[in-house]
Amino acid sequence: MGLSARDGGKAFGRGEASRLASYTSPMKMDDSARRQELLASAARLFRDVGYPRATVRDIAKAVGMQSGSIFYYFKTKEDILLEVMETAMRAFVLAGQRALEQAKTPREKLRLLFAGHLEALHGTRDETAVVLSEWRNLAPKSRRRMVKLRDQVDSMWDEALHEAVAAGMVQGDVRLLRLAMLGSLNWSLQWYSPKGGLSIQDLADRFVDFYVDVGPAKR
Amino acid sequence: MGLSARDGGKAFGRGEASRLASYTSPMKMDDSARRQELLASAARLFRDVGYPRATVRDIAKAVGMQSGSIFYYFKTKEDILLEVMETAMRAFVLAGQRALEQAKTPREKLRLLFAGHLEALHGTRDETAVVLSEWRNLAPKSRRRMVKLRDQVDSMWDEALHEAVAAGMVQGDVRLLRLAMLGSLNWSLQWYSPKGGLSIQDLADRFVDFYVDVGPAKR
Amino acid sequence: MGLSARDGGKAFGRGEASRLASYTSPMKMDDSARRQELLASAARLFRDVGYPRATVRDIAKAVGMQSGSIFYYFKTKEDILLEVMETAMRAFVLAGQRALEQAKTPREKLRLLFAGHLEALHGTRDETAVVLSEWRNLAPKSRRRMVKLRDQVDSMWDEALHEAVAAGMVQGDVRLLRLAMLGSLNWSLQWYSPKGGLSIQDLADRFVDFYVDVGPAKR
Amino acid sequence: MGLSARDGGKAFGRGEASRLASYTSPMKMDDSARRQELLASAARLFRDVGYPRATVRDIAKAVGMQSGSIFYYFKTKEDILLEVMETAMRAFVLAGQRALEQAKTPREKLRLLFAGHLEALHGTRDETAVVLSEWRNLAPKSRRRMVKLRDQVDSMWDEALHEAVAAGMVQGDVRLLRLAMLGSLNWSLQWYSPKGGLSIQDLADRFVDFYVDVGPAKR
DNA sequence: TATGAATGAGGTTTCATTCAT
DNA sequence: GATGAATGAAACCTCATTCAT
Repeated sequence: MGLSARDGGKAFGRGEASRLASYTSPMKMDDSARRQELLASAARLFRDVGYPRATVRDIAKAVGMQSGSIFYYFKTKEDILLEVMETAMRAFVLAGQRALEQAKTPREKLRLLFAGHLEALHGTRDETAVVLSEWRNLAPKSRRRMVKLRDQVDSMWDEALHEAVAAGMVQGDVRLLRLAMLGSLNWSLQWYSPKGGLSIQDLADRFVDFYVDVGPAKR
Repeated sequence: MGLSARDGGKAFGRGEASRLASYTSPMKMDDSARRQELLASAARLFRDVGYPRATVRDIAKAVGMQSGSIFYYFKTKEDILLEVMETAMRAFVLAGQRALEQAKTPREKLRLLFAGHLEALHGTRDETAVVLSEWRNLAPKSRRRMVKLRDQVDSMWDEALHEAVAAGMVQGDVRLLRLAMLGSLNWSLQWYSPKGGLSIQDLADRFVDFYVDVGPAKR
Repeated sequence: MGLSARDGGKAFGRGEASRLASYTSPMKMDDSARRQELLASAARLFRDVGYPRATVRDIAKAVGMQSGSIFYYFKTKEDILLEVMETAMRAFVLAGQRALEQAKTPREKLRLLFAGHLEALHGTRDETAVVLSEWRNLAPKSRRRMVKLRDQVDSMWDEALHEAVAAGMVQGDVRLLRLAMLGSLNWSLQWYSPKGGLSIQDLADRFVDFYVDVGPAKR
Repeated sequence: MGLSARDGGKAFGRGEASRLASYTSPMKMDDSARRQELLASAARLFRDVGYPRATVRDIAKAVGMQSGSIFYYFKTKEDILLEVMETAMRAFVLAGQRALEQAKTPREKLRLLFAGHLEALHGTRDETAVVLSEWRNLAPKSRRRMVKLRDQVDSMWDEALHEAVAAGMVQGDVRLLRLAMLGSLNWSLQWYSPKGGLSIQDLADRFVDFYVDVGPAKR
């Protein structure tokens, strides 16, 4: 019959253009105030009702936008989630790095790791809560990106725990120790409220004490 | 057990189901094989992809039904979730009761509580995993029902922990101890696999050791 | 309809069920009256305004349905297009087969091929018009299915044209002849109307005469 | 040329553009380089994916513009289509005029008409392909403008065909002859590629031969 | 001249739920 | 007990278009 098709589906352009990040100040939009607002709005909603039930409309409405406008800033709802979670994970990485830098003794390292993690979790940003609960809603590709960041956090903990074991402060498998500790900390998301009269620092101390034998000096 | 909820639950409930077997025509459909199949199917799906993304169609399909037929057994998708979670919570209650009954010493009590909780979590049933992650998707009314069951679990833990503290095995606030411990245990859902070469019993032992000073007897 | 099948999608389940086309009468729905109505409605709209501008809502409304209901019958808008086009292509195949069977002489074959093609094109069904104009909107995979059907049509024409050339009725490259002829016929879609006083049969005769030297007998 | 329209054109026009260069500030923007670039970009896109699927954004991107900027040059997406199609139609008119001027004999006229039409269709410009496929997407008012141009083309063909009939080279109704011929030629869009080893000139010759009886001496 | 930001209408698709049979 | 058909609300996303700058 003679119908062919010289169109080759989706991809159009031959010349295409891929034009010049140099025109506009590079990434001008990537940290525009509006974009940040949207991310914050999304983080809060994701935290409060979960990613699947947080609608694009709601996210937009919270910053006074129409739902369609969101897609000027993000390609996909899932992209927003990924970005929120990356932000959160980087906050954890940062908290870890700071803890390791500032601490002098193995015990101090643990204490600061505990406190830093809790602060990230219960601070002003909502992202960190999201990172714990929405993992499942990431596409495999996004998940892989997150895993790398998570591994960074883990290895900082392992480093500190190795020292603690060497110092005789704790005993047992480092990995299991980390898993137990982070479980305790992360679970605080389910119950901790600063209004309860227990400060983050106090909580960190109490939790550390559960794991670390109180040394002779303190006994 | 320590699940709270800072979640601002939207609008939910419609009619609110008549829940208990005893209300409706007794023993007619409430534990029919089909119904149990559906609950199991739902539990698995809820665990694997989460409640919001588990569709009624999928739940039905897994037992060879049409989606419409589900509503012969359940008034609402949320009713299914509630029932799954109640089942799970009762499993935790049961595990706790058994532990307290069988154990002789305070240390044994803790060990059995740890092991029982982990077994419930990683056993053959999928419900227990659901109870930890889908709290948010319960309507307020359902949530209240769950809270009561959770409180039962909590009080068993507290009982055991009081004894442990009295025995000098652990020190610190009982509530915080429980929260830390359950956090460690629940978090295992994120990483534990029986294929890893570590048995549930072993894991329980290791975790207990993290919290309980190895006593003189064992030293 | 049973489940089984070509669903490809995400796929959760482990056990899955893959249940028995034998329960329900196989393909019961595949030619339900409603489904056929939808296909007819789609064909008409595709023909009238083109696939991209024919909305699912419009297709549904034309048979008194809501847009969502369409997806009970078809997985995708594109699936509808594919099915419409396959129907059309099969009509062309059928027309060709009939022509070749009924005709005695080479000249008769051409005449019947012309007439059959034109009848398919301008008959009561709208599908055949669609097949000529919406090729571009098929996904590559669907396109491949169509190509096979198209090739069947082409080879019937080539068969007839070979004979015609052998008989000295026409001369030239068979493929180019086919392409020229089908071009003439297909283009009639742009201008032919039965109300114009020219019957399909007449038109076929005139067109054949353009291509075939009037034989000695007729001279 | 023979494009009609049984298409029931829905609602379209809004304000209806002021089209011709002479209306607006003369020679200011109407043939600016940018404008021409945009038209070329649009033509290519319209040809490759069709008018409805060619987005304003894509058209703009191909020339390194933002989508909003297009509306400085054109009032409406449909205006772009109209202009592209007018350009194309004028190319066909021009091809026809040239053919009639240069040819000496009736046969030569046909040959040049065929070749000119094919050249326009498969030359470097993408517009001519668009004119054949996007008729349906023109608003009624625009369509009327196009019809006039098309009629010019048609009458040139009719003129040549009258002579050909008078010369005994072809026989039959002039209008039907034109429709058959243009069908053959236009359909080449579906299958012809210059890479196939057949030049445009050759193709024109072959096609003419299909319609014109080769006289004994080639007389 | 052109951009960057946003709109708002509308597109396809999903899904819990209903109900006659 | 269960199905098949359908609903209707709402989800994500697209896109021509506007407009202040």
